[in-house]
Amino acid sequence: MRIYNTLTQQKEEFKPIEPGKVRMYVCGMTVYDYCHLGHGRVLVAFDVISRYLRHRGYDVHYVRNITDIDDKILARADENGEIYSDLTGRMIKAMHEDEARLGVLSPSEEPRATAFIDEIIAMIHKLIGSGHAYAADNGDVYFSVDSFSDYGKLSKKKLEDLVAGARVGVQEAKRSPADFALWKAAKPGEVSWDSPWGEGRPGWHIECSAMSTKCLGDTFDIHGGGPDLLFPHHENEIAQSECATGHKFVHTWMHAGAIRVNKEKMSKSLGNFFTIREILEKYPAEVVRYFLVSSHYRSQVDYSEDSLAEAGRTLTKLYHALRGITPAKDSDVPEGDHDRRFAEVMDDDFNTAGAIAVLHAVANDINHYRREGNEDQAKRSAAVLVRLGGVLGLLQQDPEAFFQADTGGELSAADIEAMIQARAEARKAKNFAEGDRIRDELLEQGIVLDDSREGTTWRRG
RNA sequence: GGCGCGGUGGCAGAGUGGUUAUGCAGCGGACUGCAACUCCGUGUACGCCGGUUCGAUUCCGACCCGCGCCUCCA
Repeated sequence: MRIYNTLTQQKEEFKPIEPGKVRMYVCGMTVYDYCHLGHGRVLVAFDVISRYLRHRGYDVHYVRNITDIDDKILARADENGEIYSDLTGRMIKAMHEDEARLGVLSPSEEPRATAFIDEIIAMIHKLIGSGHAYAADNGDVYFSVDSFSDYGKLSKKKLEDLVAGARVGVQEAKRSPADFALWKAAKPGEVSWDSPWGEGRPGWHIECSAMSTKCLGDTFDIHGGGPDLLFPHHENEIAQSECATGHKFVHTWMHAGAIRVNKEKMSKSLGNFFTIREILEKYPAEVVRYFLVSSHYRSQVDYSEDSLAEAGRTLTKLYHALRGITPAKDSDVPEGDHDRRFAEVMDDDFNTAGAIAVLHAVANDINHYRREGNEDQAKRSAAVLVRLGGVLGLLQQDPEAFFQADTGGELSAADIEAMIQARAEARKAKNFAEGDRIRDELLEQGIVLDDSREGTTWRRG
């Protein structure tokens, strides 16, 4: 299996540190607002990655943290006039709802920064002791980037450039403009924790170093996150962790691609972001997931109404293949060519676009077999489709549930069934005009009818 | 300015030194009372210029264009 490593800028043969086991850490959310589609992309990308690693037989220990203390959280809580922990509690709950709807499985562990203050302080203490960090006069503690000769190895940045490019008005207390805070002194009235350097709270970067080291050890296999975390966050994590432990921090660095909206990066600073829950009001969750999975995790994707609509049509087609048949028992269907092809493309840096092409090939088989009246083979292929779809977190619903999911239309399922019944009677009496009228009426409500030998089924289009 | 990524058919999106991506949309046909679904068939492609090669969309170099990071951001 080959994985693209941001650190070496190439695909590398993946060799876990401990055979059969994968230790993976992904930077999660800072919980001061609802998750947006960019978060969704990271969530889904690493969900697929962990699912596939498990499918490949690895014992995956997947840690994804929650940053539940930071400047933005305090600012927002202040704005809302609430205690910061009430805000983070609400947002964590919302995040878990969004994840569940997108079919993202829970990570093995979900550490929160505020529960790791002791470990954070211990790590900072160690860094000061070894001369990699210093307590400044203002109560902050900074990491000294000059003390780490490898600084910049992930982002390929040169320290001189960073220092030269630093904004004017940098913190006076810093020895070098590129130094970053490990511990921030508390401002009056702010929530804080006691430390050897006075009351304060951890900086953002040190949290991840402390949590990942505590949960996964000094060195682990995969560290992932969003594209904009590469610098400075991940660069800083490397500096902190490698200086604190004396060991290599991470073998493989993985970064997801950015989501764009109208040719612009979707970001909080641009204010052009869509929250996951906003999008889920308009599209079924699995369609959103299909959209995200249908392009490679490292590529940039454009969010648009059209692309979601297309994803919906395509997923509908796949579910049509599964409609009305009971898949064979998974264990009765040994791995075949499609399984092998699927593994081949996924082994190549998780090529989900290629994997979806395999799904379509399997769906094609099912439709062929059904046309030939070969129910048995159709059921076996259906088992393969559900099996492979499951690795991508797709096609796990009952097809009727997918087709008939209530999207807030005016008609209930019972109303629709009644109209279909009326139409069937009209058609039986050769009153096609009336039958078509009913069909058109349903179509106006977004209900599409599919006739087959066995009768008429419907879906919300 | 520094560092990095990318330019594939109407659109989305994989991949490859010589041979089918796949999907959506379109077109023709089969099925259907008519449709939908499904099936069969079908067209349009690799930014530009050089180089390497028997042969390059695929490798190398220049160029043009787009994008990301360099500042809180997934």
